[in-house]
Amino acid sequence: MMIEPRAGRPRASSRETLAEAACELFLENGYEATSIADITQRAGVSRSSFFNYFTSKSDVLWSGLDARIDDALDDLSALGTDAGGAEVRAVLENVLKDFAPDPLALALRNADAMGLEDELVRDTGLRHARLAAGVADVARRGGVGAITSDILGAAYAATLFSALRVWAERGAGSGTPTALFTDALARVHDLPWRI
Amino acid sequence: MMIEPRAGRPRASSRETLAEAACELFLENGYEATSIADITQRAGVSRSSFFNYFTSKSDVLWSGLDARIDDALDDLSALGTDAGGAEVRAVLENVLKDFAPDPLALALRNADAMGLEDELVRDTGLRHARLAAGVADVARRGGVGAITSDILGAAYAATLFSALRVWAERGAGSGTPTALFTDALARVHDLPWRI
DNA sequence: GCGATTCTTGGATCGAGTCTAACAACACTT
DNA sequence: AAGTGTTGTTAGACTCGATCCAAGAATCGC
Repeated sequence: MMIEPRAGRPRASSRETLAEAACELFLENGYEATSIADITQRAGVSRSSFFNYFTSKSDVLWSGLDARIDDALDDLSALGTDAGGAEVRAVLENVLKDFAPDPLALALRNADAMGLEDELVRDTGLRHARLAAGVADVARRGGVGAITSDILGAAYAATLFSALRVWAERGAGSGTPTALFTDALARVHDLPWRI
Repeated sequence: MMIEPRAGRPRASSRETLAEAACELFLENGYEATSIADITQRAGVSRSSFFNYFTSKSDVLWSGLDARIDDALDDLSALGTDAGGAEVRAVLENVLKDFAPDPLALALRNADAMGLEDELVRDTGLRHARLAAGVADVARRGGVGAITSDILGAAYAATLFSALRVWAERGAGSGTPTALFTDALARVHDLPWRI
């Protein structure tokens, strides 16, 4: 986390500048109606530059959570064959830990104003699938059957995203997503982790 | 299911013709590398006509299952507030009942040859989310908490798609997806449907 | 033949996303 | 201060999925 004085031309913009411009426009005109050209125009950079900071339009919303999910997938794949629900829970709690309000939280809370219903279903589904696959893989490596592993993975992933959504809808003031997640997770533990 | 002799210009192509051309090309060159123009060219129709039969390229693979999912969502939303796991299971079994090998089954079995890994994750996630939301809604209407309902929905949806995937990978010869689904569903019933 | 209906088609248009070559701004070296 | 390497910006061309529309073609009943 050091500030390294790097060589080369300094950045004319930043992820934050672009994300702010994007979120403003999403709220004003909706997600679909906002083109990448609109975003870069408001941010005062060229359209080309957008892809120096984000891989896609939806990446503005999801990059924060995606980084955490990537970390979690690494952690999950590093778990041994004796890992169970407790280890998985610990990894997943980290995904939501200290999750600050970001473009995604804003989008979840203002999904209607942004006209994001469909987009959120699509994009959430993708992250859900990735996370579920990671958890299912841990179960499978631990000897759980293929389909049961998938069920477990989907249940854990759904718990995480449901907690995140509830937290975002309530507003950031009321508790942490981690607390919601931990509370809800008790329900999943009734599933048979072994056998 | 009557053959009505309708007025107007007869169709020059058909869903089946286009789907066959598409699947051939997907297998030969991969899904990504196959453009809609390629498909219509092989089918002998214009590019514009493609969208008279399918709403998108992925619709070639998913329209069959999507129709069944739409029916299931209708059935789920028609369930009363006293509906439980048994009613939901009955509805979901219908989704896979008599599911004949179709473009989706072909894609699931030849995902590697088609280079479909990413595409399937994305598209399956979307269907999973829709189905999970439908099931969760039944639970929620029955008084189950929000997050627990989401967990249940995700578990049921994951069971269905896991069964479908296992069935497709094994090849259509070995049993029905419904049987796989029914067998696996016992695991989900350990989740508390009430309270 | 005539209209009504249904479908096909080409072409225009849009936006996401990729790619590249030219150029601009910095740090560091000498 | 001039050169060099590095990093970032930018315009522009390009591909492709998807939407839209107007013109035309093929069938029906009359």
